[in-house]
This record gives sequence, C-alpha cells and structure tokens, in this order.
Amino acid sequence: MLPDTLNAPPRDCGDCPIRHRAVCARCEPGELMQLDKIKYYRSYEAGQTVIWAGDPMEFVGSVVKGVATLTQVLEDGRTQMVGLLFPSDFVGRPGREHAIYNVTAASELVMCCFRRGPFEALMNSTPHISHRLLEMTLDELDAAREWMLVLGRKTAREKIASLLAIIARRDASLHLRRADGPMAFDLPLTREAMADYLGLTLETVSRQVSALKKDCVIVLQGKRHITVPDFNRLLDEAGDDSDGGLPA
Amino acid sequence: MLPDTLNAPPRDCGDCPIRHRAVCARCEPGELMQLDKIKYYRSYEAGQTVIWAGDPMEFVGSVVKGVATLTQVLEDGRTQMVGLLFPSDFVGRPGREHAIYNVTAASELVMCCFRRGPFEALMNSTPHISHRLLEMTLDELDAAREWMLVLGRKTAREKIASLLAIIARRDASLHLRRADGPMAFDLPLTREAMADYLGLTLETVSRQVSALKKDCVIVLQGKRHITVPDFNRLLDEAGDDSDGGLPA
DNA sequence: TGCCGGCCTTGACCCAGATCAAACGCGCGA
DNA sequence: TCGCGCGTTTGATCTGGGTCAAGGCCGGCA
Repeated sequence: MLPDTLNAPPRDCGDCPIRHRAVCARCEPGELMQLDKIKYYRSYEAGQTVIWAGDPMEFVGSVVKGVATLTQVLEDGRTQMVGLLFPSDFVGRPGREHAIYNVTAASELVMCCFRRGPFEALMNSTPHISHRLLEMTLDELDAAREWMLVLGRKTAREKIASLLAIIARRDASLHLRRADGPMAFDLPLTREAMADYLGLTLETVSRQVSALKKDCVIVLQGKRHITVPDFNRLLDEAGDDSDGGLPA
Repeated sequence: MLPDTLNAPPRDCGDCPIRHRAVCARCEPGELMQLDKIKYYRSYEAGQTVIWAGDPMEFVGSVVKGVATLTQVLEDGRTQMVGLLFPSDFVGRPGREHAIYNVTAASELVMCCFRRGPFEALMNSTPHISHRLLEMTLDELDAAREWMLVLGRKTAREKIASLLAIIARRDASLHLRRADGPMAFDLPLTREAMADYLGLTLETVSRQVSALKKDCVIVLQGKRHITVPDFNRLLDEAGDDSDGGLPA
C-alpha cells in the first residue's frame, strides 16, 4: 500500500501537537506561514519504509505522531538501529541529497514533511530554524553517546532496562507527565526492533523481558503494554546513576 | 603538572593549521578578530584530564594538535569512550554549564579555547559560526551512528579494523593525503583506550591486533606505529562496504 | 647498570549471550 | 470455525570474548 497523503487532514500549525518542540518551535507567525507553504503530511503504517538508504531524499521533516527508526545494515544482514525518533524529532539532514540510513515506521506514523530545497533556503534566511536544529542535533548527539555506553558496556538485562527507561521518559514527556513513580506505556517496537536497538538477538530480548517481569520490575498486559510500578527501580536495573532528571 | 598556558605560542589565526576546518572555518576577517579577542591556547600532556564530568565548563574550544577523548564511566568503573577528537574537532556544548563527559588528552594536546560566555554571545550574532557548528555537529552525529554499528554488531576483529580505518582516514585528511593504497600513522591510543572505544577488554584488543599483524593486514613498528599495506584490505576486514569515499 | 613501573602480550579457563530448534498464541481472512 | 502466519517464548547447546594470571618489553631514574 502506498503512503497515504490524503488521509491525514492538513492541520493548522497553531494547534499542531509538536508545535513547541519541533524544528519550528522558535518560529514566529510569519516564519510559520512560510513553512506552511512548503509542508505536507504523510502517513505510514507500522512496518512501512519511509526511505531506503541510498535513495534521493526529496524531503526532510518532523515526526508528528508515532515512532520511526533509523537503521544501518551490513552486507551480511546484521542490522543496527542508530536512531529512534519520537514525535517532534527531525528526520533528514539539510544539504544531504541521499539518505544514508533506512527510515522505517515502527508504529503507525504521521510525518510533517518539508520539500528539501525550499526548506534549506528558508533555513538560511531564518536563524530561528537553524538555531533550533542545532539545539536538537546537539541533544541527539548526547542521546547517541548515552546509547554508545549502553551498546558498549551494559549487560543484556541493563540494556533492556535502559531502553524501557528511555521509552517511558519520552512517553511521559509527550503526555506532559512526570517521569517517576508508576508509569505505563505501549511498546512501539517488536522484540526484533528492540534487539536491533540494543545489539542483541531477539531471543535474548525475550528472555530478559521475561526476567524483568518475573522480578516485578515491569508488568506486562499483553506483549506490548508495559507498566513500571517503580521507575527508580527500573533505573537501578539500567545501571544508571539513579538521579533521573526529567527532560524538558 | 598543571596545564601549560604559556608554552603554546599564541598564533595568528591566519596561519592556524585548522583555520579552514574548525568552527571558525567560515568566519570573515572581522569575525576572526572578534574570536581572537576571546581565545587562548592551552597544552596538555598525554594522560592529563582536560575536564571532569560534572565540572563547570569555563570554555569551549577546538583541538589544534593531538587527540582528545570523551568518556563516560558507570559507578562500577565500566568505561566507554563516546568521542574521539582530532585536530579541528570542537569540544563543549554552547549553553551547557557543566561538562557531562570526561575530556582527556590521549596524546600531547593543544587546544584553542574560547571563554564560554563571550563565545555564546558571539555565536548569536554570527551566523557563520553557528552554521559551521551545526554542520560539524551533524557530522559528529553521523560518526556516532557509524560507531553504534561497530559497537552493536561487529566482531572484535572487525572492531579493531574499523578503528584503525577511522584513525588512518583522519590522519590522512589531516596531512592532505589520499586514503587508499599503503598508509602509515601513529596510534594515538593505548590498548586500554582502544578497548574503551570499542567496548572490549584490553586483552582482546591486544589479541586481535596481533592477529591482524599475523595476517599481514597491518605491520607494526614498535607498539604504536602502524603501516597498512593495503587500505582496501583493512576496510574488508572492517566489514564495511568497500567503497571507501575519502572525506573532505 | 640495574631496577622499577607502565604498557603490552600470551595462556588457560569460563560464562553471557548467540545459535539452533521447537512450539505457542493470537488476530485475521476464508 | 478453522487454520495460517507472524511475533513471541522457551529449551538445549555452542562459542567469542571476558576473566584471571603470569610474564615480557622498554624507557627512565637511582
């Protein structure tokens, strides 16, 4: 099935759910109107590919709803996820003509897309956009470095706990809830995608999720809905310094 | 011994070796003069700490000479390198008051430092600086993602080969040489630092370096000088797609 | 000139997580 | 209502890299 460009009702930026966090966060009304002229929405269903590595990128954009993943694949099929994108996260690199990662919809996904050429032009004339993009890129770099620590030095159990903590936090901030005490959220990833995120096999992911469940660190309703009775307990299991500061 | 602020002769930006690649690459003469007013040089010897995670960061800056590392450490001492900085790379995050990584001199190191407050002010008034910083940050994010693939999915032997390829390429681009055919360079890292980069133990690093030597992928003169007779062979061993495009 | 301390290498053994294999369960279409 | 397929769980076994331990090499200093 083709990506659905009609189904997502064009919205007014004013009541866009990611208005205050995306690349456009700092834009003033006039700038927003200019962005509005070059934007369009696209929807994807879970599992659909948004862009293949190597393909020309005709747009950049923001995740509005759902979760997207960035993955790299070696010739022999070994796969590593290198980006996990939640609503407000930015996809694509201005100035780059071809994608270098696969972008995939992990869940149902809505993107706010900007045609690349006009977006780049706008960026050059609008410091509010490029400043915001710099800030977001620096945040992503920090997240990538945290992830390196997970990949390089944590045990399988700690890896799972770390990933769940990240998802729980992003989900909480999305719904403007505090990231502590009991939390509940839907896992937007299959066991295989979790494995690709963490550099594990899906069997190990499944075993460690079961182990965390057995030890009451998490409670499962079905395979995808997770309740965390005590977020600090989860952070302990993740091996992080337990002072979990909640992100903006 | 204290960091040596006197020994590094203040240079004119005009003949700075990293003039055309660092944050200041796009600056015009007037902008350069403004930067000049707030800059100073610092030297460190191999092994010295530049900043500890948690310390207030009074400066940001560029590596001028030598190699610096960014590391994260878990409470129990497990260490992961999350950044490997060569000449022209930028250290610090504008707007951040406290360091979140340890910054260490891996070799003898010279940094061009800017006092943080004035640098941030200048950045806001000088799009040339913030645009260049955005570009460099996007490059670093790509490098971080490549590194994630290495950490998550490559074997020990591939990891070593990948690291050597990265160092060889950076060294070549530093000396404006092509990254192919036979190459030679000094390893700026101890076996332990290599292990921390790759998520391995130093014993495994040592064994795999010996194995690559035995198989004539590399030739060692002493423990730190490496000759790569055939760079494409090294890339093969790294498991990368063998089309090694040389960076700008 | 010889000793000391970093750094590195090598060997023996072990274990966390990979691999191989089987089966479960749930949603969906016929 | 059945059965098919995908995502998942669980078990048995294997192995790459970790751990523990013992030297080796070399440069600096007494």
